[in-house]
Amino acid sequence: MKPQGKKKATIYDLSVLSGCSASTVSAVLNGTWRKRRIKESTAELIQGLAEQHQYTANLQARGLRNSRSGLVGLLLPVHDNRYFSSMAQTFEAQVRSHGKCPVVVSASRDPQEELATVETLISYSIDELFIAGATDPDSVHCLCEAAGIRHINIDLPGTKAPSVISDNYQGARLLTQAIIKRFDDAAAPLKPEELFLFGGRNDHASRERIKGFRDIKTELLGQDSDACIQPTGYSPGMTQKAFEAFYEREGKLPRGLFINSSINFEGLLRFMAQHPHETFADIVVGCYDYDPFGSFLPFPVIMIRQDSESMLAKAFELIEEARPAVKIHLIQPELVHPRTALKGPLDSIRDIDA
Amino acid sequence: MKPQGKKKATIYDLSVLSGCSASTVSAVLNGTWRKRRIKESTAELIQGLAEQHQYTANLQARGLRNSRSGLVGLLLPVHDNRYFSSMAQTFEAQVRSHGKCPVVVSASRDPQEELATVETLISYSIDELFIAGATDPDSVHCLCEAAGIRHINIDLPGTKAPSVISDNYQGARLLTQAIIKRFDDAAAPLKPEELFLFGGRNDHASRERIKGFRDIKTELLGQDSDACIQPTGYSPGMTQKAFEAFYEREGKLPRGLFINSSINFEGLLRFMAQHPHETFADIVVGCYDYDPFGSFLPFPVIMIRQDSESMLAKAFELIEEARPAVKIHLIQPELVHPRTALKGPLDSIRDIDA
DNA sequence: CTTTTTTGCACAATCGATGGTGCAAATAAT
DNA sequence: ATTATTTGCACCATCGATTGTGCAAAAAAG
Repeated sequence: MKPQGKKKATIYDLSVLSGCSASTVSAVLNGTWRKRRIKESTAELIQGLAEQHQYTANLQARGLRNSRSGLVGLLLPVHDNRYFSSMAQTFEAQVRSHGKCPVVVSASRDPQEELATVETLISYSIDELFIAGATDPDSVHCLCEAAGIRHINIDLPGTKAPSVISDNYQGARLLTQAIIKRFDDAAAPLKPEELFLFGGRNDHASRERIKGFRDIKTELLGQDSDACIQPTGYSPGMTQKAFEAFYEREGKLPRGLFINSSINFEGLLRFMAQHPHETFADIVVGCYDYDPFGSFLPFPVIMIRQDSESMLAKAFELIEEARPAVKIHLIQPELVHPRTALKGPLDSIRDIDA
Repeated sequence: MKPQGKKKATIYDLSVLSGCSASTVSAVLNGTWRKRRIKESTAELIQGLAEQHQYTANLQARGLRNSRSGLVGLLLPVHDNRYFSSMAQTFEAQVRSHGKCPVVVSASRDPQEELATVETLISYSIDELFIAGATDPDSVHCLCEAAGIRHINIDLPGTKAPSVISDNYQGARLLTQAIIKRFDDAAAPLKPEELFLFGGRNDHASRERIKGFRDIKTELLGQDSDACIQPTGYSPGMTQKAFEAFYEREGKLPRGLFINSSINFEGLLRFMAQHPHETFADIVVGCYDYDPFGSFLPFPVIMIRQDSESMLAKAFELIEEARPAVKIHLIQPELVHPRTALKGPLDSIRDIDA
């Protein structure tokens, strides 16, 4: 009735109150009571008591007994970024709709941290794990494998578990092409040495994007050189430094910029904050990630929206298969033209107004 | 040695392997072995075996026994937003540094969902709960209270548990003042009916911000009317509609805009996508939330950065107190001038380059 | 060589829920 | 009325780790 006392009711409490055994109470409350041929009236009695006393099962005990917990994990590199936070949002909704409990954790793109975090999750007997953007998916796979936990890679592929990732090559081609096309009507045509790629590191996604970038660049501008690729890692600070260094050297920024991720784009923002507007009045930026605010900056920003909804949907589908093939599933990303405000997962949340 | 088999080693496995009892193994592995006067050599033996067999404790079992789990929860309204995702990032780091396991979940600003989510967390015996931006913190409090779980409100205050929130009134005054000041050198001075507030609902934060807005507006512009307050809830879609309606009516946007949150700001983006640039060439926007990309839009955007680091730090401090006073702690937010790229939690992540 | 003290560890109960097994009472079949 | 079924539920072991208690053997004291 009232939320009295300090401790939660257990099946033993209800057992005493109802005069039934604990196993009967358990069966009634977890829904297996018909199978166990419990009388309907006893079931009702117990359900009534459970409600009165605000019984909720101790999920640790249940998990211990079943060696399943009802928890489904999502391992992210970082939260603080629209791509991943929107993935988290979608993930939660999906997991909830399956009647499970979502757990989102980040591991800072640190292989050690990734393994430690996953070990912790395994120790809580999570049922399934979605591994997004892991630096070392295969090691994570081994942990999951050993613990018998279904898992799948997202965003960055592994070689030992099925992976669902963006078609980074295709996305990069689209993006590069769109950047170049922006200069069609320009006074001076874009020269190959005016189109640079900044950001990324030696991961699968960056490699594919670089490949797409270079292929299209060669195709359309006839030429491309190593100097135009500036990997800076996934760090705003490092990216800013790269821009500063370039500017120091050349006295200007490249007219065309392919930026590997919104995190790197933040490095450009930092650069911008240090320099007058003229420094980049006529640049065209392509960013491999979508951020609604980024899309409205004062110069043309073409973005790639990775379709994390589809990626997750595919991943959920695969993870339910008995023995999914260890292959890479490519999801097509979407080109987003400048000044575009796309809807996101928040739009499906109903909001009650004042 | 090799990550063989399917099942994880338990203390019973190690008990057999070492020839010691399970309780000895347990004591050695959880560090209480000195207190239990276990010989150093036995400890070493068992630790060696544990390492060889990759033992990790089953945290559900431990949690069941201790009725503590090592989990610390953060309840968010949504992930997909820089304010909350950056809070999640900071939270994780803090919790990890305390040797616990962070669990971040969102509840979509839905009171029902909030309660259900918290019940689930409680069923997993989380040790502490940080309640951020809950619509109904007091009901959540009751659940925690009944379960004996330490908890604290962040961002939106409750009346039954200590709360750490932004000084929304002061922040709104700062922001409103900064917006008005922007028009000091304008051709035509800003008139009271040209400064509007959009967004927010009937929650504590919105009310305080509205109060601050109106107070400063009256103070500096001599006048303020109810018509200048347009609460739209925390929804991009509703906010867009409000802008469209205004534009329909007035043929233009207000010159001065106070936008209640970055989520509402996205509503403005959607409006912008539908209208030519001239429609808002000379507006000044103040947004109560900081988003790095938002800060560089083509018109002046003044932002308020809520200091979630300090809020969390204070919250951690309070939650460790035995019986913290039920009061509201105000944290000062920071005014961010246009074209500013602040550092965030990601900057403390070390990044290994290609 | 006894008695006392210390050392080192094993035993068993416990946390809460689950599910296989068994058994009495109620009901049906003969 | 007797045997065969079915119904309804209780009993108990189990999941893995923790911890209070007790008791031998070893060491120290007498």
